[in-house]
Amino acid sequence: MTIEERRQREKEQRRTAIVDAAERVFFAKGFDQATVDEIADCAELSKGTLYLYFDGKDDLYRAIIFRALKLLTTAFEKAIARHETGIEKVWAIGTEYVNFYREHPDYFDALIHYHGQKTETFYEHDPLKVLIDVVQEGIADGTIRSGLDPLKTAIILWGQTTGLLQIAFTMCEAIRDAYRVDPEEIISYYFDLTYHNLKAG
Amino acid sequence: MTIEERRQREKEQRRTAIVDAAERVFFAKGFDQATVDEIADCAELSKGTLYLYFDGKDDLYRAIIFRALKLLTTAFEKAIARHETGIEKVWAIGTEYVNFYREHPDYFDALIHYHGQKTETFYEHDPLKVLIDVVQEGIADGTIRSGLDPLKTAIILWGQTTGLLQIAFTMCEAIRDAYRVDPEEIISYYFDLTYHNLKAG
DNA sequence: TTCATTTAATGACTATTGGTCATTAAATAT
DNA sequence: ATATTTAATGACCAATAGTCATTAAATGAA
Repeated sequence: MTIEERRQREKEQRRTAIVDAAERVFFAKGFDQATVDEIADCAELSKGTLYLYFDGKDDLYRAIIFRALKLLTTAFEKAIARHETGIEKVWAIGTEYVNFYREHPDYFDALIHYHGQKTETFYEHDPLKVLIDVVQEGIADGTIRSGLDPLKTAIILWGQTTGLLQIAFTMCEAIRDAYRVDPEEIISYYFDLTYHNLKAG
Repeated sequence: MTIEERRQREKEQRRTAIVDAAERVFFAKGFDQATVDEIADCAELSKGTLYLYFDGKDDLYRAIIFRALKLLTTAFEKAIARHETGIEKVWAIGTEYVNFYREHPDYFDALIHYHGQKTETFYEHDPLKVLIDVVQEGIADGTIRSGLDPLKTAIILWGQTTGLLQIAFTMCEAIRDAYRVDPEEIISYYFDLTYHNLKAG
């Protein structure tokens, strides 16, 4: 049984090494310009081997998305653990989302640019789930306006924040040039607006 | 001079016919699965001719994005013309955005999935410009909270609304399945929340 | 140790396709 | 009628995603 276990472990390591290589190539060149051959070279494996571990180029990218979601979800969980009230936790998630872009811009862009099949979802690590719990907590502890529907509110917060960060970060220079506004300022303005719209009292 | 004019006109028509064909193929198959050869067949032209009118596959897609932006901007302009106050016009733009998805889901998806070069912008038809003007108008006529920064507010509205519609529409079934909420309800809930956050008094 | 069997890895090969360009056809001017 | 300019063609090339028959390595049995 030890042999079988070791084999499984080695398979997992090889898989991880392939995703590492895919990340380097995809992040350096973008999805279209990256080639499977280059990823194979980078992993010091033949192309055929890559196809033993993954279904193809798309599947390699999906593995990166999975990593990104896991990292983001974990970051959210750590961030909320540092706070007491529901609304503080919601704020912490927002801050952490911005922070995630700063520390992992490639993962952020990958998430933004990824459009999987309509039916496809990554339930295992879902940042939205964390947010839903926290909004519910805030309504329960009275720090978020009662009367708000927690589920709808959380989904709205998630969608709108993602949308704003997307245009703020991907069109950063364009916004500065065209409208003479600092995207950073827009984001903190948004946080204030939203905070006051959520908080109780 | 008449001959030259006619030639120009015919060039324009051919260009339009090519974009029509590109639209049919891209919308039926998606960007990756669509082939330039098929678009050429669909336009009843040789592939070489397509490359006389466009720089390549990306450029064909960009032409569709241009159309989509033009259509959306025009729809916004028509929508605001039917209302008097600033806040009503903001609401009208929101409604029109949803309506745009219903009437032209393919254009909506194309806009959502399109990620051009960082520097690239389509100034000619910019829906955000319309929104900025209208927010300014609402602050001037007192129907939108004074004290709001019109430019930042408009950019925030644009980004967050786009983000919410994106997840609401592209993850429609997933949201319904996972959370048992109707995306339509979420959107109208969002509109109400945002309206009350904007309106004066 | 030796040989058979299972498992893992390879890279030459194929099919597809984005893009090019020398050639042909058509329109226009002389 | 002929020359010249403009438009269109499709055979061709290069790049590359994905396959598969072959080889190599690891494991187990004798």
